[in-house]
Order: sequence, then C-alpha cells, then structure tokens
Amino acid sequence: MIKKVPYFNIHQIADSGQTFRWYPHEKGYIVVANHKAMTITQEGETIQITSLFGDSVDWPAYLGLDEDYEKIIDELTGKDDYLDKAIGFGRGIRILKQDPYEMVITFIISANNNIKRITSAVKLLSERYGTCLCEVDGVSYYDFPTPEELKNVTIEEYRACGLGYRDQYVYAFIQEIHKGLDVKKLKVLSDTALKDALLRLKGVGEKVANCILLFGYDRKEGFPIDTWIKKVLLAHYPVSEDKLKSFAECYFKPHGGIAQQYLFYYGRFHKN
DNA sequence: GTCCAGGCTCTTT
DNA sequence: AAAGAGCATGGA
Repeated sequence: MIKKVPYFNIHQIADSGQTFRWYPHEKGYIVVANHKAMTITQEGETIQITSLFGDSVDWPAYLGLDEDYEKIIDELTGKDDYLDKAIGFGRGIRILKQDPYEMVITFIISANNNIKRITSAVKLLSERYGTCLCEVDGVSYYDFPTPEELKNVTIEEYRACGLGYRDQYVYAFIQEIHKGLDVKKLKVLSDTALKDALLRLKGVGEKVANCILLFGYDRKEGFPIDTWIKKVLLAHYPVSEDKLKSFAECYFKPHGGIAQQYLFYYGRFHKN
C-alpha cells in the first residue's frame, strides 16, 4: 500500500513517546499493533506500508490518515511563538489510534519512568507472553499479550520484565479484566466519565489517564502533564504551577492533546 | 555518589 | 484538602 500523506513523518511519530512498538528496521520501522505487524517507510510525503502479518485494512485508521491535520495545525497556529516553533519542528506528528487495553498497561508502566525503559519492558512482556506474529531478518516480532495470555502471570514475573514497583498495578488490572472489566466498552462514556473509570485502576492517576484517553480512546481535549511539559509550560507560558492543566486545556482547546504532543516533542529536543 | 525519568499511592498534617 | 515520603531501575 502506497499513499501520499501531508503532515506525516514516521520518524517523528516513532519518537513522539506515544507508542513503544515501532522498531527501527532498515530505513523505516516494523510496527506491531492490533494483532498485526507491518513495515512502514517514507520518502517525502509518500509512505509505503507492507503487511507482515494480518490484513492491511486497519492501518490507515491506526495511523490517523483520515484526520485533517492541516485544519488542526491551522487552528493551533498563531496562538504564540513557542507553539508555532513547536508545530514547525514536529509538524509530522500524528496521534496514533491505539488499543485501549494496551495503553492502560503501557502507561501504567510509564509512570516515573523513562522512554527507553518503557520500551524495554513492553518488549519483554510481548516476547515472553505474546504471540509471535512474524520473523524478519532472524528477529521475531510478538503481539502485545492478551488478557488471557497474562492471566496466570505472577507479580514476580512482571517484576522480571523490568516493571519495577508497577508490577502489582498491572497484575491488579489483569485481575480486574478477568472479573469482568471490559475497557473497550468504556468508549461509550463521556470524557469525564471515562477518565473517572480509568482513575479507579491502581497505578492510573491524572496524567496516565489523560494519556490513555488521548492515545487509546481518540479523546483529544485532555492535556497530559508530565515533567517535561511542566517545564515547558512554566518557562514559556504565563501560568502558575497549580493551574497548569486547566490553563492548558482552555488555552489549546479543543486540541489540547495534539498541542501537548508538539510541545512535548519540541521540548525534549530543546532542553534549554 | 546523586539525580532523573511521559507519577502514583499511602501516610501524615 | 494539601503536602511529603517512598517507590524499582538503569542511564547520565
């Protein structure tokens, strides 16, 4: 599958901190999502997708190809110089539409952690408990483990995947699922009701819940605040520490989540 | 050695 | 309600 897509850059997406399952391969990436695997490469505005496992009909939706980023960027541009620079720098970022269940576990792991260690933990979880989808150049790529595949995994085994003290939170989440929780069903809820439901899970606080809403449920108004974004906002916007989130969600509305991605990406590459 | 990372939970004021 | 301690772990 070959498509011409503006406002789309595979390297920026892979480095944007929203997914930990884009594995560098030759000039592009091998991507694992939704029980499928593909390679993706790009030259100019032309992207090429090659399915490695499963059909390819869902990849455009996963990649957000049907979203009008020209309009979104147009609506965010001109608010202030810093955001304009951030958008210019990361104009190829798109919010991927990822699986809610996978996002809950991934972002529980993300708390007080760094991207490298999160990537490593998700990879180990998948290799040890997920299903092998394909093999490329002698390297196997594994699906994210299902609730069934994690059903009998112990807290100690999670710890051995490098989850640290978050082991018990993932364990408890899997128990909840086997007691009847279905995160897919939560998508009918309003933003606030959905967030409240997620906040009941151990290891899910305000920031992690906002990430799950943004990356797993296509809710783009929330503005996740982590240590990076906090520094960015305090340094470049007229806001005090106790009003960060309400300020950001109002100021960037209705594109809080996307604005946050541009600022996060820009801020991490311009640490001073 | 200390500090930090896409913070959260639990306890104490 | 608000503030503080503690938390696994590897890299800088």
